[in-house]
Amino acid sequence: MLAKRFGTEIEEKWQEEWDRRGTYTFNGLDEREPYSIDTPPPFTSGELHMGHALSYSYFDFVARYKRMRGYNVFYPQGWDTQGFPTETKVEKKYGRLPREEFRKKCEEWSAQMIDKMKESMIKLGFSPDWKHQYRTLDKEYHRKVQLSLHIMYDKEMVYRGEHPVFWCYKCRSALAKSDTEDLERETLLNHIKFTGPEGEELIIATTRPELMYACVAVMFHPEDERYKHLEGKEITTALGKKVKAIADKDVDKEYGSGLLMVCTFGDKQDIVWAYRHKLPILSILDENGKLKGTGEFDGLKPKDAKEKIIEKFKEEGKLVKQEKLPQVVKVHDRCKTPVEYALSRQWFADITKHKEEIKQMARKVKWFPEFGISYLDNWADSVEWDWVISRQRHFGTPIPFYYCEKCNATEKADSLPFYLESAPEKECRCGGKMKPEESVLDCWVDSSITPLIIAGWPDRKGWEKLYPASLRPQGVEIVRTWAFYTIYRSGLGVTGEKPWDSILLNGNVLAPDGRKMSKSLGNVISPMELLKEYPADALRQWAALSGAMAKDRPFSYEDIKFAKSFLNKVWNASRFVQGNLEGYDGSKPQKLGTVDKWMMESLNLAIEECTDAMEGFEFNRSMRKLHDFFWHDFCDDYLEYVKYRMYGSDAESKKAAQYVLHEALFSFLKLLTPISPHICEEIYHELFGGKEGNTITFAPWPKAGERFREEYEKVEPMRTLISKIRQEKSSSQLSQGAEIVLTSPRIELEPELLDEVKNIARIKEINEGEFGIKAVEDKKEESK
RNA sequence: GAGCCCGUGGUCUAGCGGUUAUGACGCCAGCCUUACACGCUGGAUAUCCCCGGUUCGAAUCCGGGCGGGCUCACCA
Repeated sequence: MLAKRFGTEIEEKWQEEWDRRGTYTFNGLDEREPYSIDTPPPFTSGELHMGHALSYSYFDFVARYKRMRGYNVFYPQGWDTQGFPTETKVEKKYGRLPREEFRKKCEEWSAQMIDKMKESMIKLGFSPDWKHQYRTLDKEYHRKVQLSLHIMYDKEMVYRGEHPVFWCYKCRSALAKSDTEDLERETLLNHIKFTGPEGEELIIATTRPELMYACVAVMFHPEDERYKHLEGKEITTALGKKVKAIADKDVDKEYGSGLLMVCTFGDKQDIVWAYRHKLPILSILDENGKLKGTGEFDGLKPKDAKEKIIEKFKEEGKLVKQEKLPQVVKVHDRCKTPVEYALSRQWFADITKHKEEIKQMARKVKWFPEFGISYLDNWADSVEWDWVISRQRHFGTPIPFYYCEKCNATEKADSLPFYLESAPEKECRCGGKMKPEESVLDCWVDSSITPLIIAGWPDRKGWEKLYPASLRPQGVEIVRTWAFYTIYRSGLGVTGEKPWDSILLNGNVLAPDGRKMSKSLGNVISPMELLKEYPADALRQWAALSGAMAKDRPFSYEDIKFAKSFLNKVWNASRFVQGNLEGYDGSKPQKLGTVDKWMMESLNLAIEECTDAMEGFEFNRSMRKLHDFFWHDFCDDYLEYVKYRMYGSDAESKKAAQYVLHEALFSFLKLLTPISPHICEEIYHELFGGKEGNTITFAPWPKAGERFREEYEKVEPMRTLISKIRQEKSSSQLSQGAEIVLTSPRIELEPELLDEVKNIARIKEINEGEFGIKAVEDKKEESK
């Protein structure tokens, strides 16, 4: 017998059972069509947040659905381990350590975090293949990342070069834009006197006067009447240096004086201009971020130099005025130090050259929702520089190259995996010594080959059969990084073929107030906290309901409460069915009543709708249909309609009802299984002959059966009439079980259905007349 | 500023050319009907953001506003 209530103990029982049996282990290719899922490896922070709960539920729905559709589902779990956040945590705990020891601690820490997260994921009922896990810190993973870079190097896609990059002087590392965040602050806009070709006074506006030593040009808008005549002429800066005046449409006439100086580099726009107009690049910051080559201000930090140089200009009468200006500066998200642009020798990947090819390859992938591709297009269109793939950090994949300090030649490492500690010495053709690269790779370099990793590239036999992966599910906010870089590396760089057939985008979870969840706002909800009050199956239903594709949705307690009560409904209805299936042998009855056929047709419609929804990853649509079908048609109506037959003496009629109860509930459970597997598994084993070792999670997905369209429509007026009688009982303050005499105008129903009405609504007799009901008196007396 | 998404009862949501405009939560009334009071039966609540247009007919299509969200660029 089903227990009185459904809850966590039952869920845990099945989680352990699935694990014990290895239910979801991929046992290699077989006669079934494979379906592989390129699941996001979460960053190993140790905590599972609501975003994870939502997106991993999404992936799990797909995996479970596809299994039931008969695919050989390959659903491995990866872990993204390397990067700044881990280093920061470990550094905080152990302080600065020698390179190798530090890496070891990082590895230990990651392993602990993985254990924590895995435990949480199991509690949510996720069904990845725990036998096929990968971690980006593994030697094997390193080897493949490095190999993929060698391949790209041979195609001249990866190179060492000198380019402006984001630079954190505190951490002494190049940074990607994604490692930065914005800080609002107030600064001063300084108006400073320069000298024109005729010795006339020209005013430029700048927030970074200390960079004037790196000034390489003065610019104005081509249609600015004030300055038009300066084009190509020489201007003398306040420091006495001569630079050219250049017209450029990106200059804002209205801003400051309409005249500006270009320094290498004060901001991003300077870089654009420097490259556009092929200006010389002067570097006036040394490796510690202090000024050099200025003479008087050498060794000062920019901030101090700024004060000094302003003082100097003031004294010389070259400072015209200062205005307060609100400004947004980029700071390194880990240490909050303002980021500078610096010309630096780094490793790059040539994404600028391949923008169009990336966009083209993205078109070969099916996007869910379709508009998702626009995120990638927009990003590709805005890419201006190559991707800096090197980081001056420790916990990352080593860059498998050598370079010559003398002539800057580069060469691949001879054997992989390559580690600095064990790198053999090499000599350069120029006679110089080759240095093994000390930097490590950006984490996106690691994660942009996951489709290759899971396929088993390059050594596992038959890896080509698992590439492209069937599906890449991921968050919409990392289209510009993860999806973009994966197409570029796995697709263009290594295989020349798209990395996946389809991509499914999910949005983010907001706090119930509609704002982002953040620790500082104190509005964070944790899935593990929710699990104390709600079953995992309810949390998963919440995910299905929230998952309007690629759309952010606030977390909703209403949804999860509703999900919980729905589970309760499913449970109790199943208990009722279980009680009434006693003595039923499972065989098909001689004939079905019209009401039975109505139920079967309603089931057909639910199967069709859910199948269609699941095929398009519209889990909320499927879930909604399951609510409608089960709660209203099956429980509220069919169960009630059938009760008198269950308690009655007509054995044939009872058997027909039993058959329909059995079929409808079983099919419904299968439709619900991908979303809420635990409850379905338990009921399956209790009611539907689930034997030891069986699982509903591999049951074939239901198909619509014999159609009863005509009966379905015939029953509608009957349902309306019953609803009217129920209403009448309600407003007469009668219990629904009360026996009545019905007065009604002529009722247009077939005798069979009219009989049903009489039995269902407990009507003793029907008189013709104005619509009304009367309780059968003595019944009331009896109950008193 | 640019691109994308969105604006439907108090709240959230479905619908995307003709519906008495879906459902959930909440609210109100009645009902302990042998699965479920975490329930059942009903009820009230909507100028479908605004203004134009297309159409016999628009929440639904088009144009323009206004408002919100996300991503990007934010300026010397």
